[in-house]
Amino acid sequence: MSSGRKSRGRQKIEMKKMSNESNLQVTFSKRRSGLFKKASELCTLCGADVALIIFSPGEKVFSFGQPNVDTVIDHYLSRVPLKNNGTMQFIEAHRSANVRELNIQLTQINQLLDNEKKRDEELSHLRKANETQFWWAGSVDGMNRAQLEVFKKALEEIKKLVAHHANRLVIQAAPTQTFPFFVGNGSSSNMPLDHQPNPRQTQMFPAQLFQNPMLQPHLFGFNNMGGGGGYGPSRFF
Amino acid sequence: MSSGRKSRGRQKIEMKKMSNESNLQVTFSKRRSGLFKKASELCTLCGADVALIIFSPGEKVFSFGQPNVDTVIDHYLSRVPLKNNGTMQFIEAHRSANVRELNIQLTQINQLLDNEKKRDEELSHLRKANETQFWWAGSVDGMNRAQLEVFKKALEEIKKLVAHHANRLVIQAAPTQTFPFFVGNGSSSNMPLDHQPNPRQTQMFPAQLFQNPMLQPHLFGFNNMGGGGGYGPSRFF
DNA sequence: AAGCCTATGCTTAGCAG
DNA sequence: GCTGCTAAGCATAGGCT
Repeated sequence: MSSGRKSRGRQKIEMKKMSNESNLQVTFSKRRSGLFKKASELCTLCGADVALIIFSPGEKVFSFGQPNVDTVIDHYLSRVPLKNNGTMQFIEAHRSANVRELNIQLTQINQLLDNEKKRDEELSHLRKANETQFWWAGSVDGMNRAQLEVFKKALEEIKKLVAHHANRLVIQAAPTQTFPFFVGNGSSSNMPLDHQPNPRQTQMFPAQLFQNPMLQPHLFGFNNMGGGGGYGPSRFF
Repeated sequence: MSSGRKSRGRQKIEMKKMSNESNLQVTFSKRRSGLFKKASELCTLCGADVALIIFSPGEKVFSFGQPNVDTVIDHYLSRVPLKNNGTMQFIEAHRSANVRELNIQLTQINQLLDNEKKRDEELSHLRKANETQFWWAGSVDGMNRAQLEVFKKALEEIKKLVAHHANRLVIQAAPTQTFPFFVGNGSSSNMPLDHQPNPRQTQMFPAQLFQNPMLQPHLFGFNNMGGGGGYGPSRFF
C-alpha cells in the first residue's frame, strides 16, 4: 500500500466561486441534490409549499415544487390561486388522485402486514423456507434457463415501466414544470429517503433482484418528494 | 442537579408531517434558514441563479433569489421549447446512451438465455415446479405475513427504481419536451414500445406482479424534478 | 463521467433560559 | 416564541475506481 489514509475526509472550502471547473460541476450536482432533498423534507415535515428553481451557470434549469412550481409561483406573484383553470386543474387533480391511490394502497398493505404479524408470529419459519427458493438472489451466471427467462421478463417489464412512465411524466411536464412526488408509506416501516441499506435485509426477492449489479444504476433520486398535505387548522407562522 | 447529560443531542426523526405543532414551528424556522443558507451557498460556489419560494402552512411567504426572485421566475417562465436545435439533439443522444446500456445488458442476458435453451432443454419441467411457487401471482388477500413482506418490499423497490430512472431521464431531458423511448432488446424476443400485454403471458413473476391491480394505477407517481438537460463532456451546464 | 468511500465539517433535535 | 448549547445525525470535499 502506498498510503495509510484513504481520505482526508471533508475539508473546509472557501465560500467563493470555485475556480476548478471540474470540481465545480461535481459540487453543483451534489449540492443541488442536497438542496432538493432539504426542500422536500421541509415540505414533508412542515407541510409547507415550496418552489425551487435553479439555473446552472450553463443555463440549464432544475426545479422542484410542492405541489408544483407553477402553482407556487402563481401564488407568489399574486396571492390569487387560480382556482378554476380547466384543463390544468383537471390534469393535476387526476394525477394527484393516482398518487393518492398508491399511497392508500401501500398503507393498506402495511396494515395487513401488521395484522398478520400479530396473530401469525409462528409463521416466521415459513420465511426461512421461502428464502431457499429465492434463487434469483444469485447472479445471472448461476441461473438456468427457466430462471433466465423469468429474469429477462423482469428486465423487460422494468424497462417498459420506466419508459412508459418517464414518457408520461415528461409529457405532463410539458408546460415548463415538474412534479414532486410523494411516496411515503404506512406504518410497518419507512422507506429510506436516500439509499441507505436496510440493515436487516434478508434474502427476499425484490431487494436481491434489484441488487443485482446489472440493475444497479444506484438509487439516487428523491423518493420522497413533497408530501402530502393536510395543513394545520391554526395558522401560526 | 437533575441530570448528568445536558442534552441527548440531535435525534433522528421520522420523515412525515410533524404532529407536535410547537416542534413543527421551530423545525420549520430552523430548516428554512438552513435551506436559504444552502441555496445561497450554491449560488456563491457555483455561480448558479436560484429562486426559492416557501409558503408556510399559515400562508406566510419567504423567498430568496439570485440575482432576485422575479428575474429567475421570469427566465423560468419564458423558457421556450427549442425544438430542433443542436443542444437538444445532443441531449437526446446522451440520453439514448443510457438506454443503450440497458439494452446491451438485455442483449447479453438474451444470449445467455439462448445458450441455456440449447443444452438444457430438459430443464423445462423445473419451470412447472417453479410456477407453483409463484404465490405472488395471486391477490394480496391470499398472502401470509412473509409473503406480504416480500411483496411490500417489491413495491418499495420498484417505486424507487422507477423513481430513479424517471428522475434521471427527465433531468437529462431538455426542459420542455417529450421523447420517444427506445426499448428494443436482443434476440429472443421483442418488446412492445408501450406496455401492451404480452399475449402468452405465463405465470412468471414480473408480468404477474406488474399486472396486479395494486400496481396499475400508480406507477405514475414518481418523483421527478428538474427539467434540466444532460451534461456534456466539454460544456456541461 | 458516475459512483463509492471515508473522514470531517455542518446541520439540527431536544433542552434550558 | 427566540436564543444558545450540546451532541448525534447528515452532508459532502477529496480521493479512487
